[in-house]
Parts: sequence; structure tokens; C-alpha cells
Amino acid sequence: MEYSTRFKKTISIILMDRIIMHVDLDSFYASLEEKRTPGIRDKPVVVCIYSGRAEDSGAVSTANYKARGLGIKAGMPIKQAKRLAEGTDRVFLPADKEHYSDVSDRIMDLLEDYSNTLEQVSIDEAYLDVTEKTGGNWVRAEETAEEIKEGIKGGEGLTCSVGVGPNKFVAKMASKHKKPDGLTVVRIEEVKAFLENIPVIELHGLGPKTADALYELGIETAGELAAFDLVRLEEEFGRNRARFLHNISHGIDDSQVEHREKQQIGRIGTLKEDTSEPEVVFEKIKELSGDLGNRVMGEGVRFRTVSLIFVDTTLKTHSKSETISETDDIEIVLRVAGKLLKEFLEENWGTRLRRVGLRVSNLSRGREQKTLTEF
DNA sequence: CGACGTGTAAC
DNA sequence: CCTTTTACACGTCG
Repeated sequence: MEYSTRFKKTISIILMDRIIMHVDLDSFYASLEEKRTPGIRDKPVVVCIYSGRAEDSGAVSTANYKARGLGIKAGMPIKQAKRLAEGTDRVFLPADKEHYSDVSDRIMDLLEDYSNTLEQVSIDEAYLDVTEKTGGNWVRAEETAEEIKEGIKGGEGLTCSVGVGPNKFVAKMASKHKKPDGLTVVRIEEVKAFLENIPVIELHGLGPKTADALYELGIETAGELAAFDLVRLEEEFGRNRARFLHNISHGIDDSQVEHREKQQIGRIGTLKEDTSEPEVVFEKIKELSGDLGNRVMGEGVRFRTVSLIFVDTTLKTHSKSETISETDDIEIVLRVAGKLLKEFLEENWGTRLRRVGLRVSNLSRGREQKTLTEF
């Protein structure tokens, strides 16, 4: 093949119109609990993460739609959720992550059959590049989405919301558009109208900080953001962030759907009471390290960086990390953690801790790395 | 450039 | 009153 032709072909593969799907399982944890305990289906169901610090301390992980109707939302303190649910026949349950994880794995396996590349973003969400499987045909893509919904319904008895679009961002926004049990297809020529009136805070990847900054500039919707001068945006947010904002407001997103390897594994926990006692904190770290060790083993990874995460009484987060030579030994993690804890406590005299976490990163998989001398 | 610490965001 | 886990960008320092 002539060089220039090959070049064009490469370009065309990269820039070819794609059809991307985003699948989002509806109030996943709560739906699984509804399945497990028949009879709670039409009650408010609230799945919680209890911190163990006091009765009802902790936060809401997932609320079913009945509970959402009462104003209960993920992230909310359990106490507050209980107040909102007062007088109703409501169900509060602790999260059973292991079970949810098993079901998630089965669903991801099912999704794998519908695309060449599956990108799992979280326990209940994934992107699929269905360009090849559908031959770039949007009608077939919509049929595929319906097939997936039926498959998950038939296999696991769960509903999901699916978005189909020309890229990951639009697909994600589309899946958000109608839920639960939704299916939204946004073709390239429909992107502009679809995004135009969406408030900026609802744009994926744009959080409260950025939204506030945009309101200051008089920008409230994606359409207004799209029309805003890019140079002014760059002055405000810097080159990269401005580019990102500009692009998503126009529904532009060239990022590929790709299988992602985990890059870090961590565990964090809440202390029984606020403390700056090294012994108490280290006990918690030991507890966390057991769990972490199991997960590191399960993933079959080795790591180079060990981090401690500290949340003080004001809820400010600090971290301390050290990079060492590659290992998979959790005893070494504990040794490094002890050292980092000592350093932190010396550098932050009198800081009382509420929560503490342990994390390993700089992961590598597969065979044990040969040292230079063995080479 | 790698290591380290913080902030933002999503779940 | 305030959970968990992960990703990524960015500034800083040596």
C-alpha cells in the first residue's frame, strides 16, 4: 500500500464516526436489595454505609426511587435520611459490597459480548464502543441497546438506563437523560439541540466549584458555555481546563473507549473517636491493611507507592506517601505506614484525626520484575 | 522528570 | 452532621 494511502487509512480509523453506548444500572445497590428481600419493592429503600462510630452515623450509598421521592440522596448522612423518611414504612440496610460486586461482574461479562471494547467506569457503569458490531448503523445500535436492556432484565432482573451517542460524553449525558429504565439515542446532528439547555452543573465532569466559577461569568447552560469566548475561558481556567469545558459544551469528546487497569487500591475507615494517639491510629491502619492485603492478592498486583490518607476533625484531607522498590508484601506496607504516620503526627502537632486510610499505587501486573543485577 | 501533596469530580 | 473508592490534573520541589 502506498504510504499516503496508509496514512489516510490510519487517520480515518482514528477519526471515523463512532457509536458509543453508556450503560448505567438503575439505583444498583437498592435494586439488588429489593430482589433479595421481596416485599420491600414499593417501600423507600436506603442502602447505607455505617461508619460504626455511633448509632446511625454514616452516609447513604444508594436510595431507590421511592426514597428519592422523599428527598433522600446518595451521600447524605443517615440521620438526615431517617428524618426525611419519618413516619413512612421505610427500609434502611447496610451495603453488601461483595454481593453487588459479584452481580456486577456477571453483568459486565454480558456486556462484553456486545462490543469490542468495554470500559467499566464503576461497579454499575460501563461504556461500550459498538461501532464495529453495528456496522456504524444507528438503528442497529438502538436495537443493540434494547437487546442489552432485555438481557440484563432477563438475566438479573434489573433495569438500566442506556445512552447512545457519537462519543463517551454524549453517551453519558444521554443515559442520564431518562432514568430509570431509559433509552436515549443522540445522533451527531442532534447533539447541539440535546445539550443546549442543560444547566452546566449537570454536565459530566463539571462539579460545583467549576459551576460556581461559571455562574460568576454569567454562564448557566451548556449553550451559553458553548458561545462563550474561548480566550476568556482560558484566562479564567487555564488552557487545559478551558479546552475541556469548551469541548464538552459542544459535545466534543475524542477520548477512546478502552479497558482500564486499576491504578491504585485503597481502604479508608472512620476511627471510633477523634484522636491523635499514634497507637490508636496504627491499630486502625493494621485493620485496614488486612483488607487491603486481600484485595492486592486478589488483583494479583505488585506496587511501588504506599500512601496514608488522613481526614482531620475539620474534614480536611491530608496525605503522605513514599515510593519504595516494587513489592507485594503487606508487611512492608505496614512498616512504611508506621513511618509515614510518625512523620505526619510530628509535622502536624495536635491535629486530631477522624478518619484514616491506606493506599497502594504505582501498580504493576504479571511477572515479578527482574532486578538490574539479574539482568 | 519522578516523587509528593492537594484539589476536583464521580460513584 | 459529614462514607468509600478511584481517577486525574496541577503545582512544587529536587
